[in-house]
Amino acid sequence: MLQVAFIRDHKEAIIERLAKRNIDATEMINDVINLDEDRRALQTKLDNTKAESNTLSKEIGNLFKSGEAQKATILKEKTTQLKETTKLLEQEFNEKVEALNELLYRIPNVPNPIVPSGNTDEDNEETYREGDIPTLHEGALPHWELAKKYDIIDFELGNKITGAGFPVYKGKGARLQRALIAYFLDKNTEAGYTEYQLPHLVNEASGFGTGQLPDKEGQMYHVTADNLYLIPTAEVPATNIFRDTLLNEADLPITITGYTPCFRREAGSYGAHVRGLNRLHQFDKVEILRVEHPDNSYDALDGMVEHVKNILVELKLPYRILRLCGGDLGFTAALTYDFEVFSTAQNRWLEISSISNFETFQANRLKLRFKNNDGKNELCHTLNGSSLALPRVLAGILENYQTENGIKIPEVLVPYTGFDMIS
RNA sequence: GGAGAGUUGGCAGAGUGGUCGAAUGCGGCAGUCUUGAAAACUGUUGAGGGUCACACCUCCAGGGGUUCGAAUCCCUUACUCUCCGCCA
Repeated sequence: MLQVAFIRDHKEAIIERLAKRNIDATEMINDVINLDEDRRALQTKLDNTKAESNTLSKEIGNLFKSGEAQKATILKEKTTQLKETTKLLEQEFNEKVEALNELLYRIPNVPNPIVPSGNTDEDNEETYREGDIPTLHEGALPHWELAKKYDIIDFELGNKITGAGFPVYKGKGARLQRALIAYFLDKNTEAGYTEYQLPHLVNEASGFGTGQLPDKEGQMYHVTADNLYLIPTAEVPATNIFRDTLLNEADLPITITGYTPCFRREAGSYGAHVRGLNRLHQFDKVEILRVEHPDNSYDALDGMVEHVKNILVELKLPYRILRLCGGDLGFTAALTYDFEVFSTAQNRWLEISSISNFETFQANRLKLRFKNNDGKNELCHTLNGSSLALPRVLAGILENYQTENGIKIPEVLVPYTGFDMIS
C-alpha cells in the first residue's frame, strides 16, 4: 500500500502516474487526504482528552496518598465523564482509520514513469528478443501430445487422483523436472542468492502481508480446519520473512532464492490456452527475491533481468522480454518485465518469468524498514521474480527440442538428467 | 490430544497496580586514547502518531475486561518451551 504522507505530498503526480493504469484516481486520492485530515483532527481531540484523564489520575493517586480521600472522590467523577468521551472518540477514530485503510488497500502502486501506456497485453513493449526459433520437422507436436507419446506426463492420471490441473510427471519427465529445479537453484546460488526451503502453507497474517488477502482470497486454496493457505508463489513465505522487521543499512541487499510448488485455484480459466502445461493448479517454480536500498532497486531489477537472460541463453530457448504496460501491470508493482518463451508447436509466446520492482509498496504493508546511516528508519524496496517457472519452460523445451527421433535435452541440463534424449 | 510454564526494545533479559516507555548486558552510533585498528573508558541509542518545532498521545504477543490508574490483576485467541501420549 502507498504511504499516506507520500500521497499528501505528491497528490498531483500520483494521480497523473496512476492514469497509466487507465484509472482516474482523483476521487480516491482526495478521499484519502480528507479521511487522513479527519483522522488527525480526531486524534488531537482524543489525545487531549486522554492527557486530561492522565493528569487527573495522577492527582487522584497523590490525594489518596496524602489521605484526602474526599477530594479524590470528586475527581473520580470527572474521570468517569472523560472516559465516556474517550470511548466515543475512540470509536469514531477507529472507524476513520478503518475507512482509510480500506481505501489504501484498493489503490494500486504508482507505475514507474517508463511504464508504457496501454490497456492489454498487446500494448506491452518488447524490449529485447534473442534465440532462434527452430524449424520443426513435419508432424511436430504440441507438448501435451509429446508428453503422451513419450509417456512423461500423465494429465488423466492427475484428473483421477486430484482433478484437472494436477499433472503426474513420470520417468524421464519427473527426472527432467528435478533437473530443472536443481539447475535453476544452482544458477541462482552462483549469482549470490541464498537458497531457502520455505513452508508451503502460510497463515492469515502472511496472506495480508503480501496482499493476497483480503481481495484475492478466492485465488488461494484455503485449509479451513487450521485457517492456513496454500502458497500461490514462494513470494508469499519469502517476503513474509521480513514482516515487521527493522534491518541495518549494512544488511542490504538481502537476496534469497527458493523452490516451492505453487497452488492456484485459477477459477474461471478454460479453453485452449489452458491445455497441457499452459496453466495448472499445481506447478513448480524457483523464485528469486531481493530486499534493497531504495537507491539501488532499479539497478537490482536490471541485474535480475540479466540473470534470467543468461539462463535462457544457456538453455538455448527463443525468448523475448516485455515491459508491461500500465493496464497489464500487477497491482503491487511499479515496473515489471515479463519473459516469454516461444512455443513453436503452439505458435505462441508463453510467460515464464515476471520480474518486478515493488519499491516501498510491499514494504509499507509489511513494515519492512532499515535504519539508514543517519539513524532514521526508512522503508526498504522489495523485488522478486521467477527464475524460473517450470511448466512452460518444460513446454518450450519439449516443443523446441523435439526431433523425429525424440526430444533432445539441452546440453546444460544433461549433467542433471543423466540422459540426453527422451525417446 | 492431556498437564504445566512462558511471550517485555535490534538481540538477551529484570520488572512491587501509580515514581515504568520500562533496570542491566550485548549490539549500534559519537567521542577520548592510538600512526591506524583492537581493547579500555565516556557519552548516546526503542517504535508509531502528532506538531513549523515543542507539548501531548499510543505501544510490554493479539483482542476484551476490572480499576481514578494495568507490562503488572481477570477472560480469551495465537504462538513458544517442558513433561506425557501418538508418530515419519
